[in-house]
Amino acid sequence: MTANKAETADIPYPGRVSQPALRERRRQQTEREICDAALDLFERRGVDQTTVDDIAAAAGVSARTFFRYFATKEAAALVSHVDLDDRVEQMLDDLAPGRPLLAQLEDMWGEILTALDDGRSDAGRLVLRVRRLMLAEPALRQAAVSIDAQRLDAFVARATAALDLDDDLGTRVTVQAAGVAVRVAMDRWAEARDSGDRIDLLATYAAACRHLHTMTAPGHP
Amino acid sequence: MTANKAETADIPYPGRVSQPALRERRRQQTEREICDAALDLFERRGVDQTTVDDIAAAAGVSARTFFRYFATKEAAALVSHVDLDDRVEQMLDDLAPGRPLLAQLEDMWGEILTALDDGRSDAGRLVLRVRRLMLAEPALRQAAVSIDAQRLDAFVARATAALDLDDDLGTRVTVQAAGVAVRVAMDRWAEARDSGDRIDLLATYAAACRHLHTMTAPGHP
DNA sequence: CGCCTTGTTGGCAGTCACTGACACAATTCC
DNA sequence: GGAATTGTGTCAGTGACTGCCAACAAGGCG
Repeated sequence: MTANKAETADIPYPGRVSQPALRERRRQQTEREICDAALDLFERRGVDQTTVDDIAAAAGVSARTFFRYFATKEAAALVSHVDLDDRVEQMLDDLAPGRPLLAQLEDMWGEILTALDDGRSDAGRLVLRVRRLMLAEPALRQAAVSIDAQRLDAFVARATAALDLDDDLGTRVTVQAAGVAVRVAMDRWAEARDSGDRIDLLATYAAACRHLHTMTAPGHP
Repeated sequence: MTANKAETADIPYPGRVSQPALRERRRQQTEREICDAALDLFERRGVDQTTVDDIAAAAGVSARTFFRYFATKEAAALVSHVDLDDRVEQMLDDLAPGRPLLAQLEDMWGEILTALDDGRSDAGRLVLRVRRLMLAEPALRQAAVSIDAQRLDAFVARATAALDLDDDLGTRVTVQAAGVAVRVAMDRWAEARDSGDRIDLLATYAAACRHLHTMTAPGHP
């Protein structure tokens, strides 16, 4: 006991520390509550009929606190798509210079979309809600597109560095093109679900990738 | 003389009418003045250090009038890239179902970029100014990306209709991918010019298109 | 030339997103 | 337990954007 105490006091043991994580847990909980409230209100009243005060009140915080968690109203609904970042990091670590970049990107996205389990997992349900909202709400769509672009730009920079290239033009084109396939697939998916069709996300993504490949084929209409 | 007078009074002759266009000319002039003022102030002070009141004052109108011309501060600097629309319309009219869509899109964009004359024409200079600003101003970049996305979506809808397709997934992918090549090329172009390099816009665009084609080639690193 | 309709403008008031500064309370450190 | 750190609420302020109304200019018409 005393030994443990001394140990934890010395070095913050990962998984063993329970006290210093209290703040962190509270923070995550608050973030989640704000996000839930925002999503809920956006769905019911629409984005422009929802004020930040509304969201903050529904989440039980002040408006000032809201802005300590999210920079804009829209960002609250577009909270990062969960463990996406982990997979991206891993992909950058595993980058193989010999293999086509596009193939590696498609594998990565394929795995990320697989984790959504066609909207059956918690993460998948959340993403589906958000993508549906985006169809009807230009403000959300605009914010999402912008965040997306920033993310892809950052990814390009890191991938170019990892591959040790002196010209990133090809990387930019490839990463953005792969991103197009994902975006188009998710859009189509959300649209179909919105009108009752139960199309499969992964199959749609595969179709989008196929189009990306065949569009550059020599004799293609 | 009297005959002419009667004629113009009867039917508004296109090209012959000079009076009723007075309002229209004033409107375009005001729009241009606002746009110039915005661009100038953005370049000198930065976007967030420029208020709508500043722009309006510099253009000689009230803030209220500013918003009758542009929905947002950023939109004033992103005024439509001139005769782009004409070329797009023409391309939609000439759409050949038998020829690869990507090739037709690349032709269209190639012509539009050619008209910019590598930044030597008036339109080219304007575009270069705006793209340079976008590099340093996230707010402008965000607005531009968003407008771009809307335009491409509209284009997809019209192209799909023109081609009489029942599935627009391929059209979406192809149009967006072609858009990626253009955006990447213009970004690179503006960046290079910003740091003193005089790279050629059209050559950069051609390189981007090449990457778009080779990235899907079988044995490509 | 007057008259009427219509489009354009400016001023004003109001809402709302977002920010900085400060005081206060909850955690964490020691 | 006390001190340093960190999260939160309140308040005041800026600035984007909108609706409303009155003034005014432009074009059509007798």
